[in-house]
Amino acid sequence: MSRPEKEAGTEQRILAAARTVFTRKGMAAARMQEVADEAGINKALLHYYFRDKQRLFEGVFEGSAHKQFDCIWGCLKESPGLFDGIRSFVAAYMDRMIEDPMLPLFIAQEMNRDPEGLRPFIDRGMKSRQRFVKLVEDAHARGEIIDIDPRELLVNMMALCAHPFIARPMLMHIHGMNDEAFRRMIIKRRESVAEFIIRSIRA
Amino acid sequence: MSRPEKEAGTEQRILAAARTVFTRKGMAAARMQEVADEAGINKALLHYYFRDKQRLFEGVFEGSAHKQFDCIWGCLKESPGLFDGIRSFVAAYMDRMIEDPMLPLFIAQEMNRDPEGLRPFIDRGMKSRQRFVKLVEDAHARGEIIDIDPRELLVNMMALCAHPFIARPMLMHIHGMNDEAFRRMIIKRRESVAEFIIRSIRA
DNA sequence: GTCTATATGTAGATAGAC
DNA sequence: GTCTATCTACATATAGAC
Repeated sequence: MSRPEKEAGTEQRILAAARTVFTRKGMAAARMQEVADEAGINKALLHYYFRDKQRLFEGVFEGSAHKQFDCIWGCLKESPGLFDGIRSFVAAYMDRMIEDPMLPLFIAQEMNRDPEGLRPFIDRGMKSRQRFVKLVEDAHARGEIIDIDPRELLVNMMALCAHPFIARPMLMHIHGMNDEAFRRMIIKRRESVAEFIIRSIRA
Repeated sequence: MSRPEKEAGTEQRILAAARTVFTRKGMAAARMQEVADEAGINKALLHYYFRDKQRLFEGVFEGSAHKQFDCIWGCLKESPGLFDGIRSFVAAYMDRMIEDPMLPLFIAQEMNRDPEGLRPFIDRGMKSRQRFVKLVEDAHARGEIIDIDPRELLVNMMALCAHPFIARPMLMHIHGMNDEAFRRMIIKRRESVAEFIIRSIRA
């Protein structure tokens, strides 16, 4: 409040615009001019707030990584049982990604481009991972599920949730879907994927 | 044979080099200079063989798309039963991608960048898709599997196969794997994924 | 804090010698 | 067919006025 300038407002508008453009085109293909246009300001102002393209990108990526991983780890740790944990995981992931369909591909793409540099951004939530492992081990000890490597299960869960978004253009073409049909498929998967997983691990 | 020039040889070397570079960095971030270096020739020669970057890229993408989709559709159509079809699909996909780990992400990435323009390149194999649908319907009619949308099953299969490659840097970091550990994970999945799928659809 | 104008670097593409 | 040298375009980044 000691700063009556528009600083915060503009910075957030820039970040939002950059998030839109970077997420859609990827860091390499994104243009600073396009970000400026999207934010309704001048190109030079981007450099005033974020010194260069790299820093602007990192501002965007940090938020994107949080958005994806908080959602992933969040509901895993809050669940009493494994099956409900899986159900809420899938539902939460779908709900989150349906409003941001490019997010999974964006993160995969940029992580691939610069694994070293971006690793720090996905370091949070590692404790939740441990809790998931315990959830699986307990379920197995109680005889509820077959013997399966928790990491393998987690990969399968992420795969089944994320892949339709990552391969969206391909799937839409292969199966002849339009945007609305794609949306319906996701809505349906919101229920079916969890049951698909549970069927294959139930003892 | 009527052409004793090195034409064909050079063109193939360029294509191979371009495939390496484009697949690793993506069309947007790839540099013609890097392709030239990789091929051990001059930049200008790229333009002699492939007029511009776009055409060179298309030459690469066509081959990559074939490599991925021939493998996908190929073993689906040759299988007598659904379960064996699934097993050979997973095995073939893993075998193919372990020697070309960037392929799935590359294709997803570029399809996302230019869906309209690249659609033609993934048009083959659509008849095999129909055969897969029939395979599923027959298995259901014989009471071998539960009632499941063939398209949904296909998406799940592709997801479970492709995603580890697409999210490789992320997975390696989350689970603390090095290249060798990643490779072992894939080898393991070559068997486990098929059983994972079959367990969840078996009646 | 925001703009216009400009500098700087680099990538794609061409011209022309060999 | 392959090279060196060069042109052109454009994207990032800076300088400086307001």
